[in-house]
Amino acid sequence: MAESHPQPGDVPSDSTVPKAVVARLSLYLRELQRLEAAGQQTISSAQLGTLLGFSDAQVRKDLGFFGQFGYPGVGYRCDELIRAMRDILGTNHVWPVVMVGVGNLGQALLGYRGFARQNFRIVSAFDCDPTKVGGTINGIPVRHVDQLPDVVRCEQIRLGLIVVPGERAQEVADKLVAAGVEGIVNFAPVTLSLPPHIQLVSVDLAIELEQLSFAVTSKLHAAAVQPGG
Amino acid sequence: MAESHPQPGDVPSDSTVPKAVVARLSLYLRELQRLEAAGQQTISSAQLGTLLGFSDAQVRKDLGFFGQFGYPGVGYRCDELIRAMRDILGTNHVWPVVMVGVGNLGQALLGYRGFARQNFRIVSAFDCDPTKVGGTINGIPVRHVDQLPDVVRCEQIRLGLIVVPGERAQEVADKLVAAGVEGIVNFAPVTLSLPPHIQLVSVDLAIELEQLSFAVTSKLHAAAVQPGG
DNA sequence: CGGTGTGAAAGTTTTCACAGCG
DNA sequence: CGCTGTGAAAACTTTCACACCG
Repeated sequence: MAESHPQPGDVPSDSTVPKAVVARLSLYLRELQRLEAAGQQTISSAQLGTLLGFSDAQVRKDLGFFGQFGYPGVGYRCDELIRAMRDILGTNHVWPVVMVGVGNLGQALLGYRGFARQNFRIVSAFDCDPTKVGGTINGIPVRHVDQLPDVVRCEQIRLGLIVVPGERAQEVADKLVAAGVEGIVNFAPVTLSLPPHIQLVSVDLAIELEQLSFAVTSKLHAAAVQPGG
Repeated sequence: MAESHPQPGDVPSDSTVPKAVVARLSLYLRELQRLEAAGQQTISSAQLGTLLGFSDAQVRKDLGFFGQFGYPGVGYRCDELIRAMRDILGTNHVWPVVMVGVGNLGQALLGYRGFARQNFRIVSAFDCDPTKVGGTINGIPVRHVDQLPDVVRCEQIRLGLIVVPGERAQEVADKLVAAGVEGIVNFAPVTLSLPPHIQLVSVDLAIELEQLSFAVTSKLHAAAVQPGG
């Protein structure tokens, strides 16, 4: 590429960026990837906003937290913006990830293509069940949980997925933290208690339905193209 | 029970309740259920808040949106509050749910116990694949998508889960809406465009990891007992 | 006392509106 | 022109602080 106006790589990371902004960043990236794949070269904040159900101002403000990426009168170049978003989110390089718990859900996640698409690779799964340990699922080895610390250290793993039943989630979380993991996605329906330097994202499948139940019950006719859940 | 101070059943549903409040309601309920199972009779806003990483004031304000549930000097009675939360969220009765897409993830969700625990029952799954149609997974019948409208109507289904690849998610969403579903949980990594009266919750597994990637990269040492992610 | 319920204050996020630029 | 980037205003959420209750 010849020109590159918007100087990326300065990712502030100092001034406190609201969580909601980062959540939308992922949605912008997802949409941009689709647009680029569809052959679109540039996009305006208004177009991108409309696609996702946000205002043009919000799109610009969100991007403004991280730098200047647009061209007045033109909009944003998809390829540049994608690259910038990935730099900001940290997904321009591959993240090796570990997964603990190889039940129904765990096995399904081992086969999920979406992770690789965003540059995440599950390098090893862990369980206690002797009938599972030693095997391979979708090319991913299943090891005994006792080997977790070794693998995390050797492979320099920073992110982990907890996919065990609720009763064992806290103990698994403690093991991940002890092994040196810095961020956890928890699929178990329990509140985890973690040291403050560990990042946590929780996904409770029943709670997602519960939120719908409320919305549908108290028929608050709202929403629309509404994204991001 | 003899006495019941907090008069439930008035669920305002008129005054606009912030989404964030409803999200926390589900966390309160989850925690209360655990506490009750552990034999705890009452709990204060401060205790409940501490368990979830919120302030006592926030817990009280959140509950205040829906009525008065507490006893000054005592706190809240777990059993009463659980019942009230369920009334508010609409999960004191069973919700029949349909699921479209019986791939890896879909099959895993058909086996997920957590749904039933919060009163959701997947009554039927749907797919196009003739090798899957006609079968049963975990006691749940797998039918052809063409039968979706009939089942939704006969069983009075109001909620649906989309668990198909991104390319087919929009068409499936349209079918669910046409069949009369009012709320959708979308697991496909695409933005759905829906009529404004349809409620949508989206879960993008790769995005959850992306959010962690950002948090860990820009080491914003924050979080704590942090819940709900 | 110990704890709720709730106005008022503080803080945060979104929207507005417009200068400036290619 | 069309569209970005951004201060200032508006809207919303959280925290504070305290009256009141058993």
